[in-house]
Amino acid sequence: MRGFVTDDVLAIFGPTASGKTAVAEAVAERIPAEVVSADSMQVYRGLPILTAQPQRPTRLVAIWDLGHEASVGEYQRLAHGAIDEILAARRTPIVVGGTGLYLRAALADLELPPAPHPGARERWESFYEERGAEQAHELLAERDPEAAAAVHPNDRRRVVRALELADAGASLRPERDQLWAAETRHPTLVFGLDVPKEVLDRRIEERARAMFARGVRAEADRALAGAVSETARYAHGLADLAEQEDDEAALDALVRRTRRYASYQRKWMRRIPGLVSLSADRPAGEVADAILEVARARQRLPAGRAG
RNA sequence: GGCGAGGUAGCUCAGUCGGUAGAGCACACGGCUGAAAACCGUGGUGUCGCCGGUUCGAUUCCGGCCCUCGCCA
Repeated sequence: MRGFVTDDVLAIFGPTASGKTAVAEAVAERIPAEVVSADSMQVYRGLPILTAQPQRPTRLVAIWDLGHEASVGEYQRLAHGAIDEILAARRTPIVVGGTGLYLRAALADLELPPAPHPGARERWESFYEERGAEQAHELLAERDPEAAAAVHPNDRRRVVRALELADAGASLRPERDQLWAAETRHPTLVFGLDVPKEVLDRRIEERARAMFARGVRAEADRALAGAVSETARYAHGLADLAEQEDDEAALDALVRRTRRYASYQRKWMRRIPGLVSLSADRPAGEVADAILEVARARQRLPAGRAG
């Protein structure tokens, strides 16, 4: 169709501070598009500075109160809805995120098993607590051998989750492994923003300092005065700000956590199927142009999928 | 300058009654399916401050030197 550069879904992944947001916005300036966030912390309201939320309107940003328990399942439904809506409006969805699992959930159909029954999690957690890791894992091996084989006894969360599911007649192990499969719900191009480690380390520190200058401390104080869910409490730096009165100490902890997270995100970059790696150590506009060049080239190919 | 304490992994430190060393954090790698900025697994990455002495063998004992911290001048 004339005017449309691509019918594909575009996705942008990369470590924190690699410039994802700026690149996505630059792409959105060049073609009719809307940005969808795939970030497990930007979904929250109340921590715009700490979670580096984008300034421009972005789907699935600031949609939940801090007291809300997040889940990939709930996110996935919303993400699929948003992407389909944007496509129906003949615009290009640009899915941008740092949370690998959320990005995959947005793009693919993970067929996530059901949420735990009320009380089931507490019950299995106390079972794990009282009987110990080995016994819990043995029970799981009886009820769901496949799940047991995939989960280490010490991985309390997964053993508990697997027991919940076995109890409910479901399984932690899906029949179809979609997590690492190339299959997506729509034809999709995934780009990974690559920035040299030293550059990224520097940017992370600069950004953390800027957060303090912009008032993260006050933001965190306000947030902690209210309800904070089990999932939201893990926002990087939130606990550090609560524990460290000294800004330098809190900053130090935040920088360390963020750097560790960046290397975790690099791991996802290596594994996301079909990811096209692009150097992002240059102005966002140039990266956006490079993305659109790949998208245009792909658009000229016959309708066949693959990636 | 004198006295005292200390120099061991990227950091904070433990240890070796003489047989070339290990914890936490950090880091690296791997896993992951309604908690993912979470969670789990594996890995020690090292001129044991420098020079010399004793010894089959010194990070360890002895001597000297350098550096850091504290107290006193």
